[in-house]
Amino acid sequence: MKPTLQDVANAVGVSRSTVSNAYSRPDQLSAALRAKILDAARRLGYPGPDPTARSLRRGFVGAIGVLFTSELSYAFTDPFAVRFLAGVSQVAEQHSTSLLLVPLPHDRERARAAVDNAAVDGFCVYCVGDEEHVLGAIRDRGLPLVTTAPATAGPADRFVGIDERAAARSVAAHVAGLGHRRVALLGDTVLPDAPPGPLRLAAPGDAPRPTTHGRLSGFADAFAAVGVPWPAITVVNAAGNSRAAAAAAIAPVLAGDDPPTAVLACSDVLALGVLDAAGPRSGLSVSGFDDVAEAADAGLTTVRQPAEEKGRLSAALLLEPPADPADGHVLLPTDLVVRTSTGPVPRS
Amino acid sequence: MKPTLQDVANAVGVSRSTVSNAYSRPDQLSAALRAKILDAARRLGYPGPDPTARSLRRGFVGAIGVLFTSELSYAFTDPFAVRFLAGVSQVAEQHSTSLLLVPLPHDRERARAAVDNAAVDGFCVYCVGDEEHVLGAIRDRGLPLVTTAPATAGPADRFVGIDERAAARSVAAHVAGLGHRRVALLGDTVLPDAPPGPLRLAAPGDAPRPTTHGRLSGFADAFAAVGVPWPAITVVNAAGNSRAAAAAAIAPVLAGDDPPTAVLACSDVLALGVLDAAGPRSGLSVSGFDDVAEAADAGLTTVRQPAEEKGRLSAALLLEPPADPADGHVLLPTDLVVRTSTGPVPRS
DNA sequence: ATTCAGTGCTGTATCGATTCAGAAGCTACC
DNA sequence: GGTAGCTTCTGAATCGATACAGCACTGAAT
Repeated sequence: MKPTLQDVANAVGVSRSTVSNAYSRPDQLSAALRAKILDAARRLGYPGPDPTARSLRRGFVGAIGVLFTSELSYAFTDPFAVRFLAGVSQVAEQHSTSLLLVPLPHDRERARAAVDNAAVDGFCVYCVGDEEHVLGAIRDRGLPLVTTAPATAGPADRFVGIDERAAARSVAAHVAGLGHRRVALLGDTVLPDAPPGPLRLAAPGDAPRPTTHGRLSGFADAFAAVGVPWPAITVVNAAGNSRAAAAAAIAPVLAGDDPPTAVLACSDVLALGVLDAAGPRSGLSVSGFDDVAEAADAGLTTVRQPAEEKGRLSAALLLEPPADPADGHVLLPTDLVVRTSTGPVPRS
Repeated sequence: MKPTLQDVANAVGVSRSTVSNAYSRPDQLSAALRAKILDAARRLGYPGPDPTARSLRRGFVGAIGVLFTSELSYAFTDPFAVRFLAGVSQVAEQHSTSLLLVPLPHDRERARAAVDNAAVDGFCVYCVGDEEHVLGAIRDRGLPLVTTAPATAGPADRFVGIDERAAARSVAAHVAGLGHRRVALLGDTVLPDAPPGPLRLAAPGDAPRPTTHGRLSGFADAFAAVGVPWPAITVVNAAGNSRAAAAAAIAPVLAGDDPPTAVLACSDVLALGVLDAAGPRSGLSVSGFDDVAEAADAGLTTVRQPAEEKGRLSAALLLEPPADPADGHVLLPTDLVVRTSTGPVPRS
């Protein structure tokens, strides 16, 4: 087998501790002896202190876990998630801390096992869908935790996010202000296992995903304010957060009789899919959410939330815990970005 | 302190082994006893077997390291890298294996330390620039290794990539076939620390980065074949793989007298930057490399290489080592994709 | 000559689990 | 009744390092 620290110690004729010091605390021994030890180590083919053993003894790992409550590839597929990760990685890099991306099986038991097996000093959870059991598993391990979904943040958890409802209200108010009254709201997996297309949702709050919940509620608020009651609004479900899924979901609605004059989507990606389906110059007003890079190119009206900043803060909250726990909950600002994809109701 | 497995064992009055079995090998004890143990564990607040200790004892970790030989945020900034990661994550997910993204300090000594400290079962190295010392550190640890840069792959290493030179030759031949003779080649960090803008490069092979090296060589091949010698070609250096850096680097060249009629970039991102700088309908022919999503929208002529497949194969080579070591080196196919960004030389 | 501080190194305890050979108890069958 | 064969559980050894108290020695100050 591979030589261990002990073998090197034997070869040189010193104690294990000294060899350990040669690697980790060079100031604790003479330069000459250190050179001799490193030399012997090289000769023996000693690969250096084992990181696992070192972590065990030291009591910390030097890595934080990043969890996406969905397929791991979501993290690299969704443009907003990618920028979030970019932010996380910047701060991690400053702290010489690694990022452990843990794939989360759908099966609850296996998901818990995945959390339990992750060798990390804390978790950063990017909330996509239903994550309560994941958060529970993390809390059970007693590890520090930062989430991006407000409703789910426990008292000891740190949190960074936006006021989803108010942000959604701001775009919706803009659209309502343009005169739209026949509107559709488009979300990803509004209800679990719901088929793509229009959906019956008794109240916006019935959507289990916290972000969807918040955004639909905000949309509803703004339309209620101009006299459009919830039941008069069409809710459309997309089977996934992708342009294709959005286009497929919205197509029947646009083709139906009495189609909406505006579609408010819960994400830019979905909104872009609506534009794909509607075609340019259709007169349909479309709004998105997040303000990803593609939104600007497409002239999409949307709500900007600071993606990288969200990631940076998440990591910072984990790696530089605030002295005052009250500072552990951060609400980021959002901005309504009006572009060309929304306009007045066509006369026709 | 937190209770350990031993504490649970004491509480229930069984041996440590039995508690361990309750967690990891449920078939080794009666259901009744197992329930009793898990119950006691819950009561005591035992967080479950410590992943670090478990890894130490078991001898493996259940994670693979992913290294970018540049800032970690590059991984999330460059669209090609993102898709590569998406591929890696898909296969990792199938194997219930986590991904450890390790930030690599520029300082060589600290970079080695970062590699040495990573608790992983193997490494996947996405080669951006100079990585020889990083690969050396990994080999010294005796861990399996997959790289994406051919020149640097040691005999025992696995490798997945493309024939950079032949791929580059194919776009360049296309551009040459359109009649272009006054051309510029644009690369990111062609020489370390070189300023942005035109550059003196004695031979394509003098570029230290292996991919740049390969691509410039391929470009040179194709132009040599139509009688344009290397010294007649302008090589331009961009300070970073971004649109902005590319635009800044190419601007003086386009503004100079005797500007090129075509620019061949070493990546799509750079090519898009050239288009930004040149403006639409400039008559300038521009080609890219990789075929990222944005390339299609911009009508960019480019060489497609299968990004996700590259990632998937990298991970697969690590997680399902081929029986025959000869299968450890994979060369992926590339395709010339001709779009509207290249055309005949304008008369003027 | 004696104390003191400082350097350089050693030994032992410890981190928290897994592994595996084997003991104990229990059923079953000839 | 004895032995074989299970299932269930135990104990000791082990994984590979780090932390810390303490010992021996050196050189300077008292």
